[in-house]
Amino acid sequence: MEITEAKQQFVNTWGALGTQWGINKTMAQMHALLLVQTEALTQDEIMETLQISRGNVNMNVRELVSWGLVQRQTKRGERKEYFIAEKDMWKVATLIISERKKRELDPIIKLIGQLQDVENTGNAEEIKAFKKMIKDIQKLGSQADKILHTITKAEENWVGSKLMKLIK
Amino acid sequence: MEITEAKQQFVNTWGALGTQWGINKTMAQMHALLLVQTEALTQDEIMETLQISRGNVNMNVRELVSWGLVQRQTKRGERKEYFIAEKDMWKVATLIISERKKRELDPIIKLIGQLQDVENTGNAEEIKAFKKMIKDIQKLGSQADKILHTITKAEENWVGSKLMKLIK
DNA sequence: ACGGCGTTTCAATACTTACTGAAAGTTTAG
DNA sequence: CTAAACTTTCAGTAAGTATTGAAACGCCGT
Repeated sequence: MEITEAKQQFVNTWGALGTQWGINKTMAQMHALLLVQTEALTQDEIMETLQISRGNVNMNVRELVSWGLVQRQTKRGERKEYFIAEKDMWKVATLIISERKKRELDPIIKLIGQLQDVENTGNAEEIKAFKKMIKDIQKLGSQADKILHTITKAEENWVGSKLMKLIK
Repeated sequence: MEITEAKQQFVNTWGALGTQWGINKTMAQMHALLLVQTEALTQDEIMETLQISRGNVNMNVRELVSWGLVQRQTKRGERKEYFIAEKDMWKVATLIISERKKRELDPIIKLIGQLQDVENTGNAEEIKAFKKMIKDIQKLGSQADKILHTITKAEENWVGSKLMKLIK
């Protein structure tokens, strides 16, 4: 396969996959594009390449920056802003994991916290079952929380050695 | 808080959260409802409780069954089908993890596989960078794959003891 | 303090996804 | 075989999300 073709396929497929995992197509495509690009790109170059509007680029670039996946750059003497993606894939992975933890796990933990204390009035069996469920979810949630926290704070090497040794 | 109120809040919030992590509101609400319900429910009871149409219940119940989160039950002498949720939260968690792995990680691994062999024609630096990126993603992907596979196949206790000990 | 260059915002619109409800299908009992 | 009881399908519609494009904004050099 030719490099240009490979890059194009990467951008397109990454975009399509994006929708599978809850982020919008454009954001995923832009991320992919910036990943395969050695040099930083301007808004206009992104618009041009992906054939999307200025507003769309602006919105999604801000989102990518807020995830920490992309950085703004200004070249001295130029007023234009350039965008460049974090290329260290381990960092990319941990950024994505912690962002998703924030969106997906933390709210569950919060909810469960609120449902802790249920009065003991009513069907005893029913209450017992409910409390057990809440407790089980809480236990899982806090385990998941610890695991994800550890992974995102860890050195890549820790996962490669210690964790993978346990897994294997 | 009163039990009925707690259950209601659980169903509503779980539904709202569902949309955050890419599954539709109704499916999440139905799952929550069946989780807090000790007894199995019929389509009609679900329709009634969540105020949704028969078609909607049918569609989403099938999805829940396909995830393995809900089972169909028939009571002898009755023609109606009853639905009951898997109550073991560890199983619930592993089912969700493996379903999401299938939807989110496996396609990435597949894509990367396809982009392995890029010809060496063109800018050498560019090709080198691209190949490195692919290789890095592949490494992460296969690590994640192993970790998730191990967790979903593990006993709950293994996570609680061995894994958590490593995590500290 | 004006003009040019670049960025941001946001209402209108297009696109995508979820839901309804009625019709068709299936199963069982008599 | 027919009817009743129940489930499934699916075209039409509603609801929700993403995108556009034009106007407003901000910054800098002169």
